Amino acid sequence: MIDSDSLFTSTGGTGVTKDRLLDAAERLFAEHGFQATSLRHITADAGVNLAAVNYHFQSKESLILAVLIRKLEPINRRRLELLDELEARQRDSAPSLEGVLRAFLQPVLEAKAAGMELATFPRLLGRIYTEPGAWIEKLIPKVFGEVMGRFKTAFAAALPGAEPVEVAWGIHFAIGSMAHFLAAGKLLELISQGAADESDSAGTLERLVVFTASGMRAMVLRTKEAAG
Amino acid sequence: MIDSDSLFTSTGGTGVTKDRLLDAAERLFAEHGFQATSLRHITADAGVNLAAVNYHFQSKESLILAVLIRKLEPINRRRLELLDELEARQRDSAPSLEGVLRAFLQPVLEAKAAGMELATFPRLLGRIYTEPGAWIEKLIPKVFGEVMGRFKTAFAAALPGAEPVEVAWGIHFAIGSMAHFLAAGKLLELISQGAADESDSAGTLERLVVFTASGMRAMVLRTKEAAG
DNA sequence: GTCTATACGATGATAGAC
DNA sequence: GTCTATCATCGTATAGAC
Repeated sequence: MIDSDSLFTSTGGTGVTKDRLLDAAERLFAEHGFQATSLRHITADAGVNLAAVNYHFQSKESLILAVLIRKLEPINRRRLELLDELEARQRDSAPSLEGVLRAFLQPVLEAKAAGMELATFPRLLGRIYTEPGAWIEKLIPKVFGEVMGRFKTAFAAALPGAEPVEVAWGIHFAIGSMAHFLAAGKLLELISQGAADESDSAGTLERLVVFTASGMRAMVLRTKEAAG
Repeated sequence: MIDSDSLFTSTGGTGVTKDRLLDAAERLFAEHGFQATSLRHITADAGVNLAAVNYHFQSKESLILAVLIRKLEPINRRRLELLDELEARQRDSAPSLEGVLRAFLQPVLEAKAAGMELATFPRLLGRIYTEPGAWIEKLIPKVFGEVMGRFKTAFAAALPGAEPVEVAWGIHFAIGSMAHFLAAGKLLELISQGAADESDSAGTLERLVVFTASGMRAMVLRTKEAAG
Protein backbone atom coordinates (compact mmCIF):
# COMPACT_ATOMS: atom_id res chain seq x y z
CA MET A 1 0.00 0.00 0.00
CA ILE A 2 2.76 2.40 0.96
CA ASP A 3 6.28 2.35 -0.37
CA SER A 4 8.12 2.92 2.84
CA ASP A 5 11.38 3.65 1.07
CA SER A 6 10.08 6.83 -0.47
CA LEU A 7 9.51 8.28 2.95
CA PHE A 8 13.19 8.40 3.67
CA THR A 9 14.73 9.42 0.37
CA SER A 10 16.14 12.89 0.67
CA THR A 11 14.91 15.54 -1.69
CA GLY A 12 18.46 15.87 -2.94
CA GLY A 13 18.66 19.14 -4.82
CA THR A 14 16.13 21.89 -4.48
CA GLY A 15 12.92 19.93 -4.00
CA VAL A 16 10.81 23.04 -3.75
CA THR A 17 7.42 21.46 -4.28
CA LYS A 18 8.03 18.55 -1.96
CA ASP A 19 9.16 20.82 0.85
CA ARG A 20 6.34 23.27 0.27
CA LEU A 21 3.95 20.36 0.59
CA LEU A 22 5.55 19.14 3.79
CA ASP A 23 5.51 22.63 5.30
CA ALA A 24 1.90 23.31 4.41
CA ALA A 25 0.81 19.88 5.54
CA GLU A 26 2.60 20.21 8.86
CA ARG A 27 0.98 23.56 9.57
CA LEU A 28 -2.52 22.47 8.61
CA PHE A 29 -2.30 19.10 10.34
CA ALA A 30 -1.27 20.77 13.58
CA GLU A 31 -4.11 23.27 13.31
CA HIS A 32 -7.01 21.12 12.18
CA GLY A 33 -5.95 17.51 12.65
CA PHE A 34 -5.33 14.87 10.05
CA GLN A 35 -8.77 13.90 8.96
CA ALA A 36 -10.11 17.43 8.83
CA THR A 37 -7.27 18.53 6.58
CA SER A 38 -7.93 17.66 2.95
CA LEU A 39 -5.26 17.28 0.32
CA ARG A 40 -6.91 20.12 -1.55
CA HIS A 41 -6.41 22.44 1.40
CA ILE A 42 -2.78 21.47 1.58
CA THR A 43 -2.03 21.86 -2.10
CA ALA A 44 -3.90 25.15 -2.29
CA ASP A 45 -1.97 26.44 0.70
CA ALA A 46 1.31 25.28 -0.78
CA GLY A 47 0.47 26.76 -4.15
CA VAL A 48 0.99 23.52 -5.99
CA ASN A 49 -1.22 21.17 -7.92
CA LEU A 50 -3.30 18.52 -6.24
CA ALA A 51 -1.62 15.74 -8.16
CA ALA A 52 1.76 16.72 -6.75
CA VAL A 53 0.83 14.88 -3.58
CA ASN A 54 0.46 11.63 -5.44
CA TYR A 55 3.67 12.22 -7.31
CA HIS A 56 5.97 12.99 -4.39
CA PHE A 57 4.11 10.86 -1.89
CA GLN A 58 1.78 8.06 -2.86
CA SER A 59 -1.07 8.72 -0.53
CA LYS A 60 -2.31 11.01 2.18
CA GLU A 61 -1.25 8.54 4.82
CA SER A 62 2.24 8.49 3.40
CA LEU A 63 2.34 12.28 3.47
CA ILE A 64 1.29 12.28 7.12
CA LEU A 65 4.06 9.86 7.95
CA ALA A 66 6.63 11.92 6.06
CA VAL A 67 5.63 14.98 8.07
CA LEU A 68 5.91 13.12 11.34
CA ILE A 69 9.21 11.49 10.49
CA ARG A 70 10.70 14.85 9.61
CA LYS A 71 9.68 16.18 13.02
CA LEU A 72 10.80 13.09 14.85
CA GLU A 73 14.30 12.90 13.47
CA PRO A 74 15.83 15.73 15.54
CA ILE A 75 14.19 14.36 18.67
CA ASN A 76 15.77 10.97 18.20
CA ARG A 77 19.11 12.55 17.35
CA ARG A 78 19.01 14.54 20.57
CA ARG A 79 18.16 11.39 22.51
CA LEU A 80 21.28 9.70 21.21
CA GLU A 81 23.36 12.82 21.94
CA LEU A 82 22.22 12.89 25.56
CA LEU A 83 22.86 9.18 25.93
CA ASP A 84 26.36 9.63 24.50
CA GLU A 85 27.07 12.41 26.98
CA LEU A 86 25.73 10.33 29.84
CA GLU A 87 27.85 7.32 28.97
CA ALA A 88 30.95 9.46 28.44
CA ARG A 89 30.48 11.15 31.82
CA GLN A 90 30.61 7.88 33.72
CA ARG A 91 32.90 5.62 31.78
CA ASP A 92 33.69 3.29 34.65
CA SER A 93 30.28 2.58 36.12
CA ALA A 94 26.93 1.93 34.52
CA PRO A 95 24.73 4.98 33.96
CA SER A 96 21.91 5.50 36.40
CA LEU A 97 18.41 4.44 35.43
CA GLU A 98 17.21 7.98 36.03
CA GLY A 99 19.88 9.32 33.68
CA VAL A 100 18.91 6.96 30.89
CA LEU A 101 15.24 7.81 31.33
CA ARG A 102 16.01 11.50 31.28
CA ALA A 103 17.95 11.15 28.04
CA PHE A 104 15.01 9.33 26.53
CA LEU A 105 12.23 11.60 27.76
CA GLN A 106 13.74 15.07 27.85
CA PRO A 107 13.97 15.71 24.07
CA VAL A 108 10.31 14.89 23.64
CA LEU A 109 9.17 17.21 26.39
CA GLU A 110 11.47 19.92 25.08
CA ALA A 111 9.91 19.58 21.65
CA LYS A 112 6.46 19.82 23.15
CA ALA A 113 7.46 22.90 25.12
CA ALA A 114 8.81 24.44 21.92
CA GLY A 115 5.31 24.33 20.56
CA MET A 116 5.50 21.18 18.50
CA GLU A 117 2.17 19.49 18.02
CA LEU A 118 3.31 16.17 19.35
CA ALA A 119 -0.11 15.10 20.47
CA THR A 120 -0.79 14.07 16.90
CA PHE A 121 2.05 11.63 16.86
CA PRO A 122 1.00 9.08 19.46
CA ARG A 123 -2.46 9.28 17.99
CA LEU A 124 -1.27 8.38 14.54
CA LEU A 125 1.04 5.66 15.72
CA GLY A 126 -1.72 4.25 17.84
CA ARG A 127 -4.01 4.15 14.87
CA ILE A 128 -1.42 2.55 12.67
CA TYR A 129 -0.24 -0.12 15.09
CA THR A 130 -3.45 -2.05 14.90
CA GLU A 131 -4.42 -1.20 11.36
CA PRO A 132 -4.48 -4.09 8.90
CA GLY A 133 -1.49 -4.33 6.62
CA ALA A 134 1.06 -4.06 9.36
CA TRP A 135 3.58 -2.23 7.19
CA ILE A 136 4.31 -0.17 10.28
CA GLU A 137 6.40 -3.06 11.54
CA LYS A 138 8.95 -2.27 8.89
CA LEU A 139 8.67 1.46 9.41
CA ILE A 140 9.15 1.67 13.16
CA PRO A 141 12.53 -0.08 13.15
CA LYS A 142 13.72 2.40 10.57
CA VAL A 143 12.66 5.46 12.57
CA PHE A 144 13.26 4.17 16.07
CA GLY A 145 15.65 1.34 15.33
CA GLU A 146 18.87 2.95 16.43
CA VAL A 147 17.29 4.71 19.40
CA MET A 148 15.59 1.54 20.55
CA GLY A 149 18.73 -0.53 20.23
CA ARG A 150 20.95 1.88 22.09
CA PHE A 151 18.46 2.51 24.86
CA LYS A 152 17.60 -1.14 25.36
CA THR A 153 21.25 -1.77 26.09
CA ALA A 154 21.46 1.26 28.35
CA PHE A 155 18.34 0.29 30.28
CA ALA A 156 19.61 -3.23 30.72
CA ALA A 157 22.92 -1.91 32.03
CA ALA A 158 21.14 0.44 34.43
CA LEU A 159 19.07 -2.48 35.74
CA PRO A 160 21.73 -5.07 36.56
CA GLY A 161 20.45 -8.61 36.81
CA ALA A 162 17.17 -7.85 35.13
CA GLU A 163 15.74 -10.28 32.64
CA PRO A 164 15.69 -8.71 29.16
CA VAL A 165 12.00 -9.41 28.71
CA GLU A 166 11.17 -7.52 31.90
CA VAL A 167 13.25 -4.59 30.72
CA ALA A 168 11.16 -4.59 27.56
CA TRP A 169 7.95 -4.51 29.59
CA GLY A 170 9.33 -1.62 31.58
CA ILE A 171 10.28 0.36 28.49
CA HIS A 172 6.85 -0.30 27.05
CA PHE A 173 5.05 0.97 30.13
CA ALA A 174 7.34 4.00 30.34
CA ILE A 175 6.65 4.89 26.73
CA GLY A 176 2.96 4.51 27.52
CA SER A 177 3.08 7.02 30.34
CA MET A 178 4.93 9.48 28.13
CA ALA A 179 2.71 8.95 25.08
CA HIS A 180 -0.45 9.27 27.10
CA PHE A 181 0.76 12.51 28.61
CA LEU A 182 1.43 13.85 25.12
CA ALA A 183 -1.77 12.64 23.56
CA ALA A 184 -4.28 13.16 26.36
CA GLY A 185 -3.26 16.26 28.20
CA LYS A 186 -6.86 17.24 28.60
CA LEU A 187 -7.55 14.10 30.57
CA LEU A 188 -4.96 15.16 33.14
CA GLU A 189 -6.80 18.45 33.42
CA LEU A 190 -10.05 16.61 34.04
CA ILE A 191 -8.55 14.20 36.59
CA SER A 192 -6.80 16.91 38.55
CA GLN A 193 -9.68 19.36 38.09
CA GLY A 194 -7.30 21.90 36.62
CA ALA A 195 -4.73 21.64 39.39
CA ALA A 196 -2.06 19.93 37.30
CA ASP A 197 -0.04 22.13 34.96
CA GLU A 198 0.80 20.13 31.87
CA SER A 199 2.81 22.98 30.39
CA ASP A 200 5.39 22.66 33.17
CA SER A 201 7.95 20.65 31.23
CA ALA A 202 10.53 20.45 33.99
CA GLY A 203 7.99 19.22 36.50
CA THR A 204 6.57 16.73 34.06
CA LEU A 205 9.99 15.36 33.22
CA GLU A 206 10.83 14.97 36.88
CA ARG A 207 7.55 13.21 37.62
CA LEU A 208 7.90 10.91 34.62
CA VAL A 209 11.46 9.98 35.55
CA VAL A 210 10.60 9.26 39.18
CA PHE A 211 7.46 7.33 38.26
CA THR A 212 8.97 5.16 35.54
CA ALA A 213 12.30 4.56 37.28
CA SER A 214 10.60 3.31 40.39
CA GLY A 215 8.15 1.25 38.37
CA MET A 216 10.88 -0.43 36.36
CA ARG A 217 12.98 -1.21 39.42
CA ALA A 218 10.02 -2.74 41.22
CA MET A 219 9.09 -4.89 38.23
CA VAL A 220 12.60 -6.22 37.84
CA LEU A 221 12.93 -6.89 41.55
CA ARG A 222 9.66 -8.81 41.54
CA THR A 223 10.82 -11.24 38.85
CA LYS A 224 14.25 -11.60 40.42
CA GLU A 225 12.66 -12.59 43.72
CA ALA A 226 10.29 -14.96 41.97
CA ALA A 227 13.22 -16.61 40.21
CA GLY A 228 15.59 -16.76 43.19
CA MET B 1 -21.23 18.96 15.81
CA ILE B 2 -22.33 16.01 17.89
CA ASP B 3 -25.27 15.94 20.25
CA SER B 4 -23.75 14.10 23.14
CA ASP B 5 -27.09 13.49 24.77
CA SER B 6 -28.29 11.22 22.01
CA LEU B 7 -25.47 8.83 22.76
CA PHE B 8 -26.89 7.98 26.11
CA THR B 9 -30.61 7.95 25.59
CA SER B 10 -31.88 4.43 25.90
CA THR B 11 -33.65 2.90 22.98
CA GLY B 12 -36.69 2.54 25.19
CA GLY B 13 -38.92 -0.09 23.61
CA THR B 14 -37.75 -2.34 20.85
CA GLY B 15 -35.38 -0.11 18.95
CA VAL B 16 -34.65 -2.78 16.42
CA THR B 17 -32.98 -0.62 13.81
CA LYS B 18 -30.75 1.20 16.24
CA ASP B 19 -29.52 -2.02 17.81
CA ARG B 20 -29.04 -3.70 14.46
CA LEU B 21 -26.89 -0.75 13.46
CA LEU B 22 -24.84 -0.93 16.64
CA ASP B 23 -24.31 -4.67 16.25
CA ALA B 24 -23.28 -4.48 12.62
CA ALA B 25 -21.04 -1.48 13.26
CA GLU B 26 -19.32 -3.17 16.17
CA ARG B 27 -18.59 -6.28 14.14
CA LEU B 28 -17.30 -4.41 11.08
CA PHE B 29 -15.29 -1.88 13.06
CA ALA B 30 -13.50 -4.65 14.92
CA GLU B 31 -12.76 -6.46 11.67
CA HIS B 32 -11.72 -3.64 9.35
CA GLY B 33 -11.14 -0.60 11.52
CA PHE B 34 -13.08 2.62 11.63
CA GLN B 35 -11.98 4.40 8.52
CA ALA B 36 -12.12 1.37 6.29
CA THR B 37 -15.71 0.66 7.33
CA SER B 38 -18.18 2.77 5.38
CA LEU B 39 -21.68 3.56 6.50
CA ARG B 40 -22.92 1.79 3.41
CA HIS B 41 -21.22 -1.43 4.51
CA ILE B 42 -22.77 -1.12 7.93
CA THR B 43 -26.28 -0.38 6.74
CA ALA B 44 -26.14 -3.12 4.13
CA ASP B 45 -24.96 -5.59 6.75
CA ALA B 46 -27.65 -4.48 9.19
CA GLY B 47 -30.32 -4.65 6.50
CA VAL B 48 -31.42 -1.07 7.06
CA ASN B 49 -31.38 2.06 5.00
CA LEU B 50 -28.33 4.28 4.76
CA ALA B 51 -30.18 7.29 6.11
CA ALA B 52 -31.02 5.41 9.29
CA VAL B 53 -27.53 6.13 10.54
CA ASN B 54 -28.09 9.83 10.32
CA TYR B 55 -31.47 9.52 11.94
CA HIS B 56 -30.52 7.47 14.99
CA PHE B 57 -27.01 8.87 15.26
CA GLN B 58 -26.02 12.14 13.70
CA SER B 59 -22.71 11.21 12.20
CA LYS B 60 -20.34 8.35 11.69
CA GLU B 61 -18.17 9.58 14.53
CA SER B 62 -21.15 9.61 16.82
CA LEU B 63 -21.95 6.04 15.83
CA ILE B 64 -18.41 5.00 16.62
CA LEU B 65 -18.68 6.56 20.03
CA ALA B 66 -22.00 4.89 20.71
CA VAL B 67 -20.47 1.52 19.89
CA LEU B 68 -17.53 2.13 22.19
CA ILE B 69 -19.63 3.45 25.03
CA ARG B 70 -21.84 0.39 24.88
CA LYS B 71 -18.76 -1.83 25.22
CA LEU B 72 -17.24 0.29 27.94
CA GLU B 73 -20.20 0.32 30.27
CA PRO B 74 -19.84 -3.22 31.66
CA ILE B 75 -16.13 -2.65 32.19
CA ASN B 76 -16.75 0.39 34.32
CA ARG B 77 -19.51 -1.38 36.22
CA ARG B 78 -17.15 -4.23 37.01
CA ARG B 79 -14.54 -1.74 38.19
CA LEU B 80 -16.98 -0.29 40.67
CA GLU B 81 -18.03 -3.77 41.78
CA LEU B 82 -14.46 -4.77 42.52
CA LEU B 83 -13.85 -1.53 44.37
CA ASP B 84 -16.97 -2.11 46.44
CA GLU B 85 -15.80 -5.58 47.35
CA LEU B 86 -12.35 -4.30 48.22
CA GLU B 87 -13.69 -1.58 50.50
CA ALA B 88 -16.14 -3.97 52.15
CA ARG B 89 -13.40 -6.48 52.82
CA GLN B 90 -11.34 -4.01 54.87
CA ARG B 91 -13.78 -1.69 56.51
CA ASP B 92 -11.45 -0.52 59.24
CA SER B 93 -8.26 0.25 57.33
CA ALA B 94 -7.66 1.91 54.01
CA PRO B 95 -7.46 -0.41 50.98
CA SER B 96 -4.02 -1.16 49.62
CA LEU B 97 -2.77 0.73 46.59
CA GLU B 98 -2.26 -2.55 44.79
CA GLY B 99 -5.84 -3.55 45.50
CA VAL B 100 -7.24 -0.32 44.10
CA LEU B 101 -5.07 -0.61 41.01
CA ARG B 102 -6.16 -4.19 40.51
CA ALA B 103 -9.82 -3.19 40.70
CA PHE B 104 -9.19 -0.52 38.11
CA LEU B 105 -7.07 -2.54 35.68
CA GLN B 106 -8.41 -6.08 35.91
CA PRO B 107 -11.77 -5.55 34.14
CA VAL B 108 -10.02 -4.02 31.15
CA LEU B 109 -7.56 -6.87 30.78
CA GLU B 110 -10.34 -9.38 31.25
CA ALA B 111 -12.31 -7.75 28.46
CA LYS B 112 -9.28 -7.85 26.22
CA ALA B 113 -8.70 -11.50 27.02
CA ALA B 114 -12.34 -12.19 26.16
CA GLY B 115 -11.61 -11.01 22.67
CA MET B 116 -12.86 -7.46 22.86
CA GLU B 117 -11.20 -5.13 20.40
CA LEU B 118 -10.11 -2.61 22.97
CA ALA B 119 -7.16 -1.35 21.01
CA THR B 120 -9.52 0.87 19.09
CA PHE B 121 -10.64 2.72 22.17
CA PRO B 122 -7.45 4.43 23.31
CA ARG B 123 -6.81 5.28 19.69
CA LEU B 124 -10.15 6.95 19.27
CA LEU B 125 -9.96 8.79 22.56
CA GLY B 126 -6.47 9.93 21.71
CA ARG B 127 -7.67 11.26 18.41
CA ILE B 128 -10.62 13.01 19.94
CA TYR B 129 -8.83 14.61 22.87
CA THR B 130 -6.93 17.01 20.68
CA GLU B 131 -9.56 17.45 18.02
CA PRO B 132 -11.08 20.90 17.74
CA GLY B 133 -14.51 21.31 19.26
CA ALA B 134 -13.56 19.73 22.55
CA TRP B 135 -17.02 18.27 23.07
CA ILE B 136 -15.23 15.27 24.49
CA GLU B 137 -14.77 17.22 27.69
CA LYS B 138 -18.46 16.84 28.32
CA LEU B 139 -18.51 13.25 27.16
CA ILE B 140 -15.72 11.80 29.26
CA PRO B 141 -17.21 12.84 32.58
CA LYS B 142 -20.43 11.13 31.60
CA VAL B 143 -18.75 7.84 30.72
CA PHE B 144 -15.97 7.85 33.28
CA GLY B 145 -17.36 10.30 35.80
CA GLU B 146 -18.47 7.91 38.51
CA VAL B 147 -15.48 5.62 38.05
CA MET B 148 -13.06 8.52 38.17
CA GLY B 149 -14.64 10.03 41.24
CA ARG B 150 -14.72 6.80 43.21
CA PHE B 151 -11.20 5.78 42.26
CA LYS B 152 -9.69 9.20 42.89
CA THR B 153 -10.94 8.93 46.46
CA ALA B 154 -9.71 5.37 46.78
CA PHE B 155 -6.27 6.20 45.39
CA ALA B 156 -5.96 9.16 47.74
CA ALA B 157 -6.89 6.94 50.70
CA ALA B 158 -4.35 4.33 49.62
CA LEU B 159 -1.65 6.99 49.42
CA PRO B 160 -1.95 8.70 52.80
CA GLY B 161 -0.46 12.16 52.94
CA ALA B 162 -0.23 12.54 49.19
CA GLU B 163 -1.12 15.83 47.59
CA PRO B 164 -4.23 15.44 45.43
CA VAL B 165 -2.53 16.86 42.37
CA GLU B 166 0.23 14.26 42.62
CA VAL B 167 -2.36 11.51 42.90
CA ALA B 168 -3.86 12.85 39.68
CA TRP B 169 -0.49 12.70 37.94
CA GLY B 170 -0.07 9.15 39.13
CA ILE B 171 -3.48 8.09 37.87
CA HIS B 172 -2.74 9.73 34.55
CA PHE B 173 0.56 7.91 34.12
CA ALA B 174 -1.01 4.63 35.18
CA ILE B 175 -3.78 5.01 32.63
CA GLY B 176 -1.10 5.76 30.07
CA SER B 177 0.73 2.52 30.72
CA MET B 178 -2.51 0.60 30.46
CA ALA B 179 -3.77 2.40 27.36
CA HIS B 180 -0.46 2.02 25.59
CA PHE B 181 -0.44 -1.68 26.31
CA LEU B 182 -3.91 -1.96 24.80
CA ALA B 183 -3.25 0.19 21.77
CA ALA B 184 0.31 -0.71 20.87
CA GLY B 185 0.74 -4.38 21.61
CA LYS B 186 2.84 -4.78 18.51
CA LEU B 187 5.37 -2.33 19.84
CA LEU B 188 5.94 -4.55 22.85
CA GLU B 189 6.58 -7.40 20.46
CA LEU B 190 9.17 -5.31 18.64
CA ILE B 191 10.89 -4.10 21.80
CA SER B 192 11.09 -7.54 23.34
CA GLN B 193 11.81 -9.19 19.99
CA GLY B 194 8.90 -11.52 20.50
CA ALA B 195 9.85 -12.59 24.01
CA ALA B 196 6.98 -10.80 25.77
CA ASP B 197 3.60 -12.49 25.67
CA GLU B 198 0.94 -9.81 25.53
CA SER B 199 -1.86 -12.37 25.62
CA ASP B 200 -0.87 -13.37 29.15
CA SER B 201 -3.50 -11.36 30.98
CA ALA B 202 -2.55 -12.44 34.48
CA GLY B 203 1.10 -11.63 33.93
CA THR B 204 0.27 -8.30 32.37
CA LEU B 205 -2.01 -7.35 35.24
CA GLU B 206 0.63 -8.26 37.77
CA ARG B 207 3.30 -6.26 35.94
CA LEU B 208 1.04 -3.26 35.53
CA VAL B 209 0.07 -3.28 39.19
CA VAL B 210 3.66 -3.58 40.41
CA PHE B 211 4.91 -0.95 37.97
CA THR B 212 2.24 1.65 38.61
CA ALA B 213 1.99 1.11 42.37
CA SER B 214 5.70 1.61 42.80
CA GLY B 215 5.70 4.59 40.47
CA MET B 216 2.87 6.31 42.29
CA ARG B 217 4.41 5.74 45.71
CA ALA B 218 7.75 7.14 44.57
CA MET B 219 6.14 10.22 43.05
CA VAL B 220 4.17 10.96 46.19
CA LEU B 221 7.18 10.41 48.41
CA ARG B 222 9.23 12.79 46.30
CA THR B 223 6.82 15.67 46.77
CA LYS B 224 6.34 14.92 50.45
CA GLU B 225 10.08 15.11 50.98
CA ALA B 226 10.32 18.28 48.94
CA ALA B 227 7.60 19.83 51.06
CA GLY B 228 8.82 18.65 54.43
C1' DG C 1 12.07 13.87 -13.80
C1' DT C 2 8.41 17.41 -12.44
C1' DC C 3 4.38 19.17 -12.62
C1' DT C 4 -0.50 20.11 -14.30
C1' DA C 5 -5.31 19.50 -15.84
C1' DT C 6 -8.93 16.63 -15.48
C1' DA C 7 -11.71 12.91 -14.35
C1' DC C 8 -13.43 8.76 -11.53
C1' DG C 9 -15.59 6.20 -7.96
C1' DA C 10 -16.84 6.30 -3.23
C1' DT C 11 -17.88 8.60 0.88
C1' DG C 12 -20.65 11.12 4.67
C1' DA C 13 -24.43 13.89 4.96
C1' DT C 14 -29.07 16.13 3.89
C1' DA C 15 -33.89 17.27 2.13
C1' DG C 16 -38.26 15.96 1.53
C1' DA C 17 -41.85 12.39 0.32
C1' DC C 18 -44.28 8.64 2.46
C1' DG D 1 -39.58 6.40 11.63
C1' DT D 2 -38.14 5.12 7.34
C1' DC D 3 -37.27 5.66 2.60
C1' DT D 4 -35.38 7.56 -2.18
C1' DA D 5 -32.81 10.82 -4.40
C1' DT D 6 -29.24 13.93 -4.42
C1' DC D 7 -25.34 16.81 -2.85
C1' DA D 8 -20.63 18.46 -2.11
C1' DT D 9 -16.34 16.64 -1.09
C1' DC D 10 -13.06 13.40 -0.53
C1' DG D 11 -8.63 10.50 -1.94
C1' DT D 12 -6.76 8.67 -5.90
C1' DA D 13 -5.42 7.70 -10.81
C1' DT D 14 -4.08 8.86 -15.47
C1' DA D 15 -2.71 11.36 -19.66
C1' DG D 16 0.13 14.56 -21.22
C1' DA D 17 2.74 19.24 -21.06
C1' DC D 18 7.25 21.16 -19.77
